Amino acid sequence: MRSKNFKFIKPGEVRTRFAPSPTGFLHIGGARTALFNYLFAKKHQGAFILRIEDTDRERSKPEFEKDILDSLKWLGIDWSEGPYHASSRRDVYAKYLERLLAEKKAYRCFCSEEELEAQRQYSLSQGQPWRYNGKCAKLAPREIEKKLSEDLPSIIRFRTTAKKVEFDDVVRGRVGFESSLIGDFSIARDIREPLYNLAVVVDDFEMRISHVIRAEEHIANTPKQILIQEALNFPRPKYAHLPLILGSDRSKLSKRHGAEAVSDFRKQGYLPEALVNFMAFLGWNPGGEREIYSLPSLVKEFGLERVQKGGAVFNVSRLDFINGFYIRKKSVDKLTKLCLPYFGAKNVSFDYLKKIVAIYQERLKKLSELKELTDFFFQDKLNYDKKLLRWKQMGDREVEQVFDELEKVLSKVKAKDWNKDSLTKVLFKEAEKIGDKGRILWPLRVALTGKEASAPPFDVAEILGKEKTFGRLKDAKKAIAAKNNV
RNA sequence: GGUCCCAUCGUCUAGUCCGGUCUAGGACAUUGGGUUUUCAUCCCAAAAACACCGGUUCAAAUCCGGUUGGGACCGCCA
Repeated sequence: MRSKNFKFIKPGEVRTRFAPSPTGFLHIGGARTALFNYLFAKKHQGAFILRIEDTDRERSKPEFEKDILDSLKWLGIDWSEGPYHASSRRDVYAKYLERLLAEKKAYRCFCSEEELEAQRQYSLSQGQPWRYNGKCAKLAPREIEKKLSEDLPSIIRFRTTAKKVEFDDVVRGRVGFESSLIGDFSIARDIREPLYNLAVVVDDFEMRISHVIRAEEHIANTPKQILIQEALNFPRPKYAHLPLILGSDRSKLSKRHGAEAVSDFRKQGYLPEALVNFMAFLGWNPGGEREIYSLPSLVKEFGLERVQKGGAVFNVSRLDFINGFYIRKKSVDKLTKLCLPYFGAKNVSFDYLKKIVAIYQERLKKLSELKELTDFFFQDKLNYDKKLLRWKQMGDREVEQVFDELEKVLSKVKAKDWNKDSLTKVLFKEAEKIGDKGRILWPLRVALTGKEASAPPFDVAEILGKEKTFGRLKDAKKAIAAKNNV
């Protein structure tokens, strides 16, 4: 175990934040970042702040913000402050921007985008790292005034001084960057149009963020943010860069790897507790062999010192396993409520659905599978595949006989005894007489469900009821007796 | 290409800080077997990894150096 120790953090000192930009749905990576921030804050009785980084007027969309908020709530990741909006804090950023400009720590840059793009391409072709060439850094105040009065478009750049920027990353240890390689980077489009790096630094300072916990993709932004902090005389928060969540090809998980929006997982019928449990173990683990953790128990165990350095591949089959586990743990009543949107059928009583859920509970990996698994309960006529009705090497005549036997045996079961226990008893007695149980059980199940895999036919027959069960037996017999169709 | 980061079973990982108890543990997935037909559950079992090369040491998955491999970033996005 690595020896970073947080037990000296006093309650109330920890303030973390999740600062998504509403330019897309909340994806798994973002949710995991939010989770770790939440966990860390709760663990240390601190505050977890939600801040919407909507400085980009064009790309930020209210529907994305709604998706982020809804998804977070659904997962149970509650924030103690916010959501704050960067867009409503333009005055604040302007104040600091003015200060930077006045102190000459930032300057107006009038270079056109085309000009910059050409430089970028050139640097790239030369194998050089792109950085601004500093053309406007030396502009005299008078020239700036003139260009400004002419309404020439400009942006604001940070004046980088050459030095080594180092910081201690909580998960990675000491990380260093040479600031001369960064160059004079942009911090605002205009005085009231801050860019990400400036807004983050100002907000983290004003919101007294103690720990910046974010994905590794931001590690290269950190020296820029530290430079701004130092220019503004802000204290430096602790940084923790989380390993990336990877797709199966080991590149950063993205849309092309399939579903990655939390809301998609929700639609597919994953349970929030399963997703949380699963995400927590992407890049972190509590050390023991226990793998099932609720949100509160995660809070108890969580620590940044056990965060992994390497990226973690997102493994759906593991998620499925965990989801199946949580599905099995649910009470039938609660599970049925959750399943309601997934049944195709309408006008069916809750109790009826509940019976179905009860026999399919242990077979479910995600709620969305329910519809296809149980559609035969809601259909009048089933389409039988003749091949499916035959058990092993049975011939059609034999199958027909089985249906006759079945009808004979089942007709003896009284309506009041039509339940899975007595059906099991009667059918097993009959099956044991024959020896090969599949000989009657298999055609029975196929007749009732039309499927090669299902819950036990006794359970199905009970739910279907005596009348429907006999109807299906007759239909199946007709199907097997039919001449054409293999 | 530059900068930065990373490296234990197919995957998530334990073990690495403080070298010996590691013939490397668990879980998912896979395969085989069992539990009243199928599927699933549950149980049992199997197969499966310290990237490589050097160094330090009595001893290295663990420390050091290098190599290789992988990834992230390189915007007037965040």
